[in-house]
Amino acid sequence: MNNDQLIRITRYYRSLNRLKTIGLEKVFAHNLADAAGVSAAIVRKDFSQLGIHGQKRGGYEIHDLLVSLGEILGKGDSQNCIIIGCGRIGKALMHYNGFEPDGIRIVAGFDSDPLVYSDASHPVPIYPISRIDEVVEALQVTAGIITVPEQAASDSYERLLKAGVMGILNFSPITLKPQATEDGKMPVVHNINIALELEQIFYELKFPKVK
Amino acid sequence: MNNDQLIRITRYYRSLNRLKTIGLEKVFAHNLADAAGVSAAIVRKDFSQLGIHGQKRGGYEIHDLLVSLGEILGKGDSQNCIIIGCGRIGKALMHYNGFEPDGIRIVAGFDSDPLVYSDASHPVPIYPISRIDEVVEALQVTAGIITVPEQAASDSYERLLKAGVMGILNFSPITLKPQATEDGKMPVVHNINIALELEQIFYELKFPKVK
DNA sequence: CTATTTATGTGAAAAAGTGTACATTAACTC
DNA sequence: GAGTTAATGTACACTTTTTCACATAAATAG
Repeated sequence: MNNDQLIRITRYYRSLNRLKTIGLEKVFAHNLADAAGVSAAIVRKDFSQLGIHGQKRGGYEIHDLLVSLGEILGKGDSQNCIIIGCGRIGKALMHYNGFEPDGIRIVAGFDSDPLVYSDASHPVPIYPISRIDEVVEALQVTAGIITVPEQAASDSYERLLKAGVMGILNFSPITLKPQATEDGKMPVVHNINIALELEQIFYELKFPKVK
Repeated sequence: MNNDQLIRITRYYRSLNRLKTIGLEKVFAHNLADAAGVSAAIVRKDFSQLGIHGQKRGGYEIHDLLVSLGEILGKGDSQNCIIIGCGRIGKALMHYNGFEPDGIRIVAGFDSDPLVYSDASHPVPIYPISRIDEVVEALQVTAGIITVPEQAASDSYERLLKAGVMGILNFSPITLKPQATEDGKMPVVHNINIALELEQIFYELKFPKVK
């Protein structure tokens, strides 16, 4: 499955959940297309490729779709995250409760500042960065969120990889590039650069697409 | 200019700034390719399309490149932002100092809670959401960052558009879709969905690309 | 029961994006 | 100053992604 397709599928999944809570039972390719911002043909082709079939004229059963897509997306597996860097953004993410519906759990935070990691007034425990290996092992952590300042980003990245955390969501302005580890495994890195997003927005405002 | 290209250009721009501070004066397509995670041919093609020319064997002058790309990216224009929703994430963004180097300024926050907007202990003033039109006008705001809970996202979006803010960076889990306003203008919307990113990471970990 | 409508499923065409190869030019070497 | 090396610039081929068009099946209507 390619990257764009994966994004679309996670979007379908979310939209379906929302439609389900509204009480709908069936959905048409066109609906999901609207929700995900793509064309209906793509939705059908995506499902077709994944072996998901609807009923001619009847559309797709939301429940079945959710089950199928859920399996594909690995719902039900343990999806435990840690946060490296418990500054304002790190703490904000700890308190964010929008992860639970997706089965994602923030299980610990890490910081280099004793004042921070001795503070127990947070939803999850914060440890000194030196204890990362031990905690990752104990809590079965599979992904880490990097919310440290620019100059500490590479170090955090390396520590995560060394601890065996192969999924990385990086909020620092450095673009981290995945590189195979010694044992041949390839980390999965997503970089979110807020300043970059804003820059792009300003650009697009300045030079609107004519299309 | 297409979207992917725009992302690459902002990346080139950042890398160039970094290289410049290190003291370099020239750069080769290959360097920028590494920095932006693309091939050298693409870098050359990008520049070629933009009318930027290097010297055979000599590469590109960093200074000239920065000027050219800076013009393209609209550096020097006022890039004023407001934050809608001053919860933990909104406040974290207010305190974030990674915007300045890019000429982006957070100039105000908005919230619906009197306890929040009467609190003056923040880097920028926080106003009640009802005053958005007035503030946008006075401070020449061109972009807004939405960091409100899911159920308030659409409302915030509409208020921004109504106030004439056409650039939107949305952190709420709702995917906001740009739709032409009454006067025919098309807003620019970027959605950042953290849970979605994590989901994708977990998926990619589960089903590594063979490639 | 036949005709019509509506939505899926998919092959083929079109479009977009990327990589390859090589001609071209500039600098350096001897 | 001839030869070699290093990097740009671009035509062309290749791959990937999207759209188009239409055959197909199910439901509905008369």
